[in-house]
Amino acid sequence: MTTDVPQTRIQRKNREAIYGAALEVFSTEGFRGATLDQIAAAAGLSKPNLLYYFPSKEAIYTGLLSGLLETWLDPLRDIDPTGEPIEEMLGYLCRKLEMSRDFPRESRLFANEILRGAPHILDQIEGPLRTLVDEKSALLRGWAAAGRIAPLDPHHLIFSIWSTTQHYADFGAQVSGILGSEGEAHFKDAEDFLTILFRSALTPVNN
Amino acid sequence: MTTDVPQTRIQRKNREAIYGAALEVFSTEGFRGATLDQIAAAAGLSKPNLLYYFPSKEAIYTGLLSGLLETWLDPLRDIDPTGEPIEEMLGYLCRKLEMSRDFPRESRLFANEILRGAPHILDQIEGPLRTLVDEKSALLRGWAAAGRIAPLDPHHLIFSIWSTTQHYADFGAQVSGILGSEGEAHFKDAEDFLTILFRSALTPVNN
DNA sequence: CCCGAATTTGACCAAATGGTCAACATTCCC
DNA sequence: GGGAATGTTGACCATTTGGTCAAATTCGGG
Repeated sequence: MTTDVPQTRIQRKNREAIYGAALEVFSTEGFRGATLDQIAAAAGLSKPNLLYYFPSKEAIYTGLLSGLLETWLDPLRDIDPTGEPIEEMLGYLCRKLEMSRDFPRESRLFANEILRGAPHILDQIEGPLRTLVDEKSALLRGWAAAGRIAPLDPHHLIFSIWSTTQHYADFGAQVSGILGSEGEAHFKDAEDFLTILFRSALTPVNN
Repeated sequence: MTTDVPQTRIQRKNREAIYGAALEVFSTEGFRGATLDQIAAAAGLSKPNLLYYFPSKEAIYTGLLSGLLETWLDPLRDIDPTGEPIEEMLGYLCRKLEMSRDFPRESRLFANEILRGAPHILDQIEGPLRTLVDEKSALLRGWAAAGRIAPLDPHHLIFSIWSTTQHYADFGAQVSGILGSEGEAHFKDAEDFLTILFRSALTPVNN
C-alpha cells in the first residue's frame, strides 16, 4: 500500500492545527454540538479551508478519535508482567490518574463517544482493546493464582480503575462543585485515596 | 404563590409522555443532538403541540433534569446514621449499582450534562448536592473516628462509589464490547467485585 | 346541546449548519 | 522568473431545526 502521510510541511502543520482545534471543540461540545465554524476558528482557518484538508466533519472526528486511541491505551500496555504485581497495578492507577489530570479533553472525548454507544469505535473496542484487556486479565489471573494479589475478577478490576480515575476528568465539573476549590488541587487527595482503596483490595489475605 | 401543577387530566398525561420521550431522546443524543421532532414523535405529538406544553427545548430539558435529580439522590439520603457503618455503605453501593442497571437512561442523562460542565445544574450541585455530600462526609468521619470504618477521605470515597457503579450504565457500550455478552449479565459479577473492593477498604485495620 | 376554554396542527419563518465551487493567492521547483 | 501544483477564500446552496401563528378541532360543564 502507498504512503498516505501528509507530504508537504504546510499540510502537516494545518492538519495538526485542525486536530488540536477539533479536540478542544469536540471534547466540550460533543460531536453533534460541535460546528465546523467553531473548529475552523479555533484552528485559525476558514471553513472551506478546513474541508480542503478533511472531506467532512465526521472524517475529522474519526481521524482524531482513532489517532488518540493508540496513546490512550499505552499505560495499560505498559503493565509489566515481570514486575511486582501490586506495584504494577498501583503504578497503572497513578498513570491513569495523571492522564485525567493532564489530558482531560481526551478523556471527555472518549467518554462522549462511549456514552452514545461508541458508534465510531465499537470495532476498535471489540477488537484490539478487548484483546489487550483479555491479555492483561490473564496476567492478573496468573498473579492471583500465584498468591501475589488477591483473587479479584480481573475485568471488573480494570473497569474500576478506569472509572475511578477518569471520573476526575469526565465529571470534573461535579467534583469541583462539591469540593469547592477549582483546578487540580484534588488530584493529590484522589491519588492518596485510590492508592489505599486498591492496595487494600489487591493485597492477598495472609493475616 | 399559586399552584402550578398541571390541572387537567389530559395535561398531566401529555406532560408525562413528553418527559418520557425526552428522557429517551436526550439520554441517547445529548442536548444538542436531540431534536424537537424526535421528542415529539417519541411522545406521539406534533411539534407545535410539544411547544404548547413547554415553552422551549431547553425548558423540557431543565424540567426533566431537575425532576429526576431529586430521586437520583435518594439512595445517598437513605444512608442511615444509626445503622451498621460498613453494611450501610455496601447497601448504598448496591442501590447505586441497581440504579445503573434499572435506569441507565437517567444515568446517561446526568453524565452527559456533567461532561459538558453541568451548565444547567451547576447551582444544584454546588448547593443541595454539596450540602448532602458534606453531611454524609461528616457522618463517615464520625464513623472513622469511632473506629467503625477505616479512616478514608469521605468525599473521594463517595466519588469512587459513584464512578464505579455509574460506569456500568454510562460506559455500558464499552463494558459489553469487552465482556462480550450483551445485556445485564455482568451486573452480578460487578456487584460481587465491588462489594469485595469496598469492604476490604472500609474494614478498619485490627489485625 | 351548546359555548367558551383547552387542545391540536398545517403552514410558515429565520437562523444555523454541513458542504460546494469557481476564482484568487501562494509555494515550489526547474 | 515562470508555470504548475498547492493552498485559501468569499459567495452560495440545501437541509435541518427551534420556534410562531392563526385556524381548526375537541373537551367539559351548565
